[in-house]
Amino acid sequence: MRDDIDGNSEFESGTLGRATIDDVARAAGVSTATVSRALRNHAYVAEPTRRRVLQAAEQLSYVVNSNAAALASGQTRTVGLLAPLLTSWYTSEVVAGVEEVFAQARYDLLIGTANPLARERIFRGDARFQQRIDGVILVDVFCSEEGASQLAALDTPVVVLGERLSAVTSISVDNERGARMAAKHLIGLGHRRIGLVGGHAHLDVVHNVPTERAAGFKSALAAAGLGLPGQLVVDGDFTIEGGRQALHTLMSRSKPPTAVWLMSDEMGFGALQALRELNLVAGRDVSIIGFDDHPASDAFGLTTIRQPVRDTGRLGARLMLDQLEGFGSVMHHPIELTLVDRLTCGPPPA
Amino acid sequence: MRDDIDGNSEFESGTLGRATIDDVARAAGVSTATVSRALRNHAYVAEPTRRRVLQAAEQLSYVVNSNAAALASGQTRTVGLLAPLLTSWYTSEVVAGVEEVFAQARYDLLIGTANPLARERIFRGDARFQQRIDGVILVDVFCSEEGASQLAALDTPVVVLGERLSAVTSISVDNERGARMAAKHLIGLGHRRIGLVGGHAHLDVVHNVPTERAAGFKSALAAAGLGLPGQLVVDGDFTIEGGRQALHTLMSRSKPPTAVWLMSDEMGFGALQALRELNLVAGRDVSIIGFDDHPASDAFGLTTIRQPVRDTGRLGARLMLDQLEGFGSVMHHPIELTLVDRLTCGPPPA
DNA sequence: TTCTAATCTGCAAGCGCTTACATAAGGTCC
DNA sequence: GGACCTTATGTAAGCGCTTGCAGATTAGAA
Repeated sequence: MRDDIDGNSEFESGTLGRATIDDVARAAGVSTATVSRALRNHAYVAEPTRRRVLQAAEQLSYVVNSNAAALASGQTRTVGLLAPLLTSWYTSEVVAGVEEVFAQARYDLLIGTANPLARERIFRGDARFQQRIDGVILVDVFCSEEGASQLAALDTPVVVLGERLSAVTSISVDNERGARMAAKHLIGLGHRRIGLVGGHAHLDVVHNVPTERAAGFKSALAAAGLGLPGQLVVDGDFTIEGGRQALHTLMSRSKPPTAVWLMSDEMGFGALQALRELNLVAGRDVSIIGFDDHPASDAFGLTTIRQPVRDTGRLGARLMLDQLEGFGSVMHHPIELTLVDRLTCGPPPA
Repeated sequence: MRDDIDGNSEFESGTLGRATIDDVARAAGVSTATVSRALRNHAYVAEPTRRRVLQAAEQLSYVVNSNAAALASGQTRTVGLLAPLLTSWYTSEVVAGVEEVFAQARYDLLIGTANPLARERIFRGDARFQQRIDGVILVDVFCSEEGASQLAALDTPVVVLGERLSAVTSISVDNERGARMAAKHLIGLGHRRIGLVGGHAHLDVVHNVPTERAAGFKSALAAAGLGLPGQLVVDGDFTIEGGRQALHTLMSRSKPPTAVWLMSDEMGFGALQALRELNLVAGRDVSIIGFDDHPASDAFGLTTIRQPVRDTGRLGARLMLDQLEGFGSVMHHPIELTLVDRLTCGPPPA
């Protein structure tokens, strides 16, 4: 019927001649209204009629024109996803999870970079954006409660990943808890001088992450009677290179740490690199622990706190779907963290 | 004028009351046609009129409803991007490059996973997809010339990344050349028993990549009078774990290689892991070279063949824009490869 | 039988924009 | 002064769909 090879299709296999709802209506001998209803499983369409319509649509390879549908109904079946850094491992993993769920639900994903400008516009209810999407998922876009209530006022379904918010649906890891897990692991191994490599939010997003993690870390150290001297905390910028430099800095202190927690595995990779450069071995001379469980961490034996990113994406998508379908209440959903012990942590050198 | 805080906006800061083209027309004292033209920089709009329109639009925070525009004009200002694996480092890097260019040109990106089914549908000119986008970028979706001519027949602009095609615009690396670079590097270092870790295309995409690379590698070895015994080639599946296992296999051969090229850095990471497990040191006992220049490769000293992925994405986006704007001819664009020598290659052990 | 409610279906009015086509108002040129 | 071109604007017909409303049919209840 529409074999591209012999081109013997109903209408030219080209582009125009696409069947419209009118064609289907004519073929099925009903009105366009009925076709529309039948195709969208509206109630009040008699079963035989529905079948006839479906068959006609099938026959003509009819596909609804989503622009027309969106214009008429105000619904786009598309949700936007905004992230500051499309290219990070974390983001793409989230996107994959979201995509997976949406593909099944026949929703499309419109992706955008959340530079500060775009972010500002979303928060203000940018019309261009709003009219193209039915909802928006914010990944690692720093909102804060203030931003969240602006978002909530938009009446567009929103899901925020990476922050605990009360005004909109949000999903996040318990950063303080993760930090405590890391600290306790090192303390349990006998370390007393422990360094911390964080990062302030260079992207003007995820402000909360480093702050929360640092707080949790400090509190766990304090609980064990340990301090965190300023000497032992360095900014690693959440990049590999930043982690490397941070470790060089730490190791050049008069009293260097015997263990270091880096707030991301990527910084952890840099740390391992630095150790190698210093002819030190991780897990023996200095213990290193990261955060994330990056795909490459296993290969390099990096001990870390794992967060299930793909699952987070999936959950985010489902929560969005729930909102889109009317049920789904605003709440925060925590994501579980687990410690993955590998090769880079050991007792402090004697 | 539209301060969300005091809510003293022209129309309710809510949702509906969005200004339409009629509002702008009324405010500017012209017809909607003129507004439309003025806003899209159509010729034949007098300068004072244009200014008046622009100002009215600004004042009302008017933003065109893209669904209506798309319906009326048949153009969506959205391009689709399909990739089999959204989550790979490579893909997200490409996406970032594409997004960067499109954002500037005010095009949107609709992202989809290219599972075999979706792929099939695209190739057949799936209407649902077509009507939502003005063009499509295929990343690592295996087309072959046959698929490419189907695509070309669609009359939708297409750019294919990762394959050299003649029927549509394509961008790719010269895989054979890259393979030869890797081989020559190892040969130059004095290696005579060189292993190869490839991967067959588990994703039913990028079939061409492993094939071309293997061919180039073999030819370079042959040119140096070396063979590539079946013993020394193993499938690594393009994953970290696959690389790890592949290296274990190779090293357990009766005459193990003194150097190995892995067709991706991720497999290279697995190889480094395996070597560590065997208490061998990369670059001294066994030389390892990868392909890609993964962001983490530098940290682990992995010698590799670099391909500029971000640039590839940017170029792809520009070529798409060219086609969308009417100029731009079908051709293949090669991407340059460079060898990045780090720590994992050295002369064979004495 | 008659009335009411529950189902089904069609009519037609948009949704907000783009764009032929028509009209109008100068210029230019002979 | 008229013919003709160029520039500027308006008119109005859609684009392909959704949906409120109304009419028609049928089933049940009274």
